[in-house]
Amino acid sequence: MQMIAPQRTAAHRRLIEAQAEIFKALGHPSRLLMVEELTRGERCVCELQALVGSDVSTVSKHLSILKGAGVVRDEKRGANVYYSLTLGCVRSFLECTGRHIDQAAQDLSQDLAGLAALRSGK
Amino acid sequence: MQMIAPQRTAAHRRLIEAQAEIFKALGHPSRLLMVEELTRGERCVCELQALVGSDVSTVSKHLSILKGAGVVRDEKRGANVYYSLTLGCVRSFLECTGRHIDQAAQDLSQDLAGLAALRSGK
DNA sequence: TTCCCATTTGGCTTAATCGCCAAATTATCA
DNA sequence: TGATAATTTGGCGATTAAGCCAAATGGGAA
Repeated sequence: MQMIAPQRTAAHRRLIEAQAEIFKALGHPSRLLMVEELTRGERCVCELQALVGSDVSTVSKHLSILKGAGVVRDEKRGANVYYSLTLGCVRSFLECTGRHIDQAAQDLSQDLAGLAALRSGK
Repeated sequence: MQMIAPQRTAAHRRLIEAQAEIFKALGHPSRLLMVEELTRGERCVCELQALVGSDVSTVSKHLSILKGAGVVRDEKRGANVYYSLTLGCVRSFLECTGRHIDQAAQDLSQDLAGLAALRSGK
C-alpha cells in the first residue's frame, strides 16, 4: 500500500483545520490561563471568572470557544456549570513552551551581555 | 522556600502571554501546514509557498508571525531564506491533537448510530 | 554595473475577534 | 410561586487579523 503525501488530501486539510482551531482557541491569554487552571482539576464558571477578572459573559464566551474546539467539556451540576480539560496533552506542551521561552530569554540576555562587553572592552 | 500561586504574579502573566502568542501563531491553517512541513526539515519560502498556495507576500507574513512567536528561525543562504522549526515539541502535540480529533469523530459517529438504533428499534 | 530572482514591506479593503451591557435562561430556595 | 443566583445569548462599537497588489530590498550572475 502506497502512502500518499498527506498535505495533498482533503482529509488532511480538514485535520489541519481542526488542529488549527485548537491552537486558535488556546491562543488567548484569558483562555490559556483558564486552561492552565483546569490542568489542576475541574472548575465552575464563577471560579474561572474570579481568576481572569473579566465580565462573566466574556468568560462564558471564551469557554464556549474552548468547548467548540474540543479542549474542554462542561457538566451542569446544580446551579453551577463545571468545566474540565479533555485535551490532557496541553499540559506537557505548556511545560515545553515554558522551558522554550525561558531559554529564549536567557539567550537574549546572554547576547546583550556579549554586546555590552564588546562595546566597553574592545 | 514558599511557592506563590503562579497566576497572581506579573511574571506568570507575561509567561502566559508569550505562550498564548505561540498558540495564536499556530492557530491558522496555512501556518500550521507550514509548521507541520517543517517538522520534516528546513524549507525555503518558495517551497512553503508552493505548499500553501497563497501569494508569496502572504506566506512571508505568516512566516514572520511564526518567527516572532519563536516557533521557527530563518537563515539566509544564497538567494533563498530557509526556515526551520525551533519549537520541536510541536510535533508530539500535533500527534496528540490528531489522535484526539480522530477519537472525537469516532465518538460522534457512535452516538449517531445509537440514536438511529433508538429511533428505528424501539 | 545591470538584470533577475527570492523575499520582505507598505498599504488598503474585508472579515473576524474582543469585551462590555442588557436581556434571556435555568436552577435553587424560601 | 416568587426571589435570587449562575450562566448563556444577542448585539454593538472598537480593535486586530487576513490576503492581495504594488513597490522596495538584497544577493547572484551576466
